[in-house]
Amino acid sequence: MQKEQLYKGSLSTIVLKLLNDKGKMYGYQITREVETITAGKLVITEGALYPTLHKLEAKGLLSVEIETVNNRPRKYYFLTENGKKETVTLLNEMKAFIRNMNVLLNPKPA
Amino acid sequence: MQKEQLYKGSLSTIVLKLLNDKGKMYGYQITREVETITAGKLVITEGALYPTLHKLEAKGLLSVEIETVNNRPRKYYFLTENGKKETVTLLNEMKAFIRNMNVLLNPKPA
DNA sequence: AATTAATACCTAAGTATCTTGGGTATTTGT
DNA sequence: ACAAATACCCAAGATACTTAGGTATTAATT
Repeated sequence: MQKEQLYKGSLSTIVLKLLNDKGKMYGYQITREVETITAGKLVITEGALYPTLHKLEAKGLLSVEIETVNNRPRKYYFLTENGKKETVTLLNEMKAFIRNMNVLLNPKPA
Repeated sequence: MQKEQLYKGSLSTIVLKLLNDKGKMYGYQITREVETITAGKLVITEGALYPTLHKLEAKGLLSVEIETVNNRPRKYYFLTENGKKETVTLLNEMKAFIRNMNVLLNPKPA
């Protein structure tokens, strides 16, 4: 996804949250959207994204709907009920991670 | 380090920042300190920590000083000059990561 | 006195997630 | 005509961890 190792483990959270907000998206669109939102600071590689989408689908968190636009197939992904629940869980874990990092990296002046 | 994949890539940053603040620490002490600071929410496993310390030493970011306390050897680690520089870099990367996550996960209501 | 927990170090095999570097095919812009 | 953008995909390798051990001393518990 990026040079930095930090982003490892955050891709699923990002994808699920985007789908949660947008309703449905296709892979290529997700890469564009993330790049736009973060002003190019975060670039999701397709080598990371597609396997992740397939994994989330296999886990029953996403469903697929194929549409053909301009003679090219698009695979739209959207959250299942379990996917919605998992999104909440992962967002809470991310918040907890950030809280813990703030505690560790900005210790209160005792 | 933890169940969650999120923490991958953050261990070096945590270790360097702790050493930056405390001056010198030994491995076991680091595991205790992190557990204390985070109120048990983050537990660093030794299987993760020791290889990381050795890696940081091999990269010239840490130096070692062995002391014997209660007949048991302690390996105190402390930052080299390069280690201090790298600490600044990694802390900035962590801040950038958190900023990007906030942008992605809390999009401003357009 | 014997056992367990705590202190203090370590490694190796396995797993997960990513990067890198490809591949296919159509459409749009130069 | 060619390059860039759109749109999907996979496989090999790298990295960072988890899990599950191992050694040895000291302190606490039964």
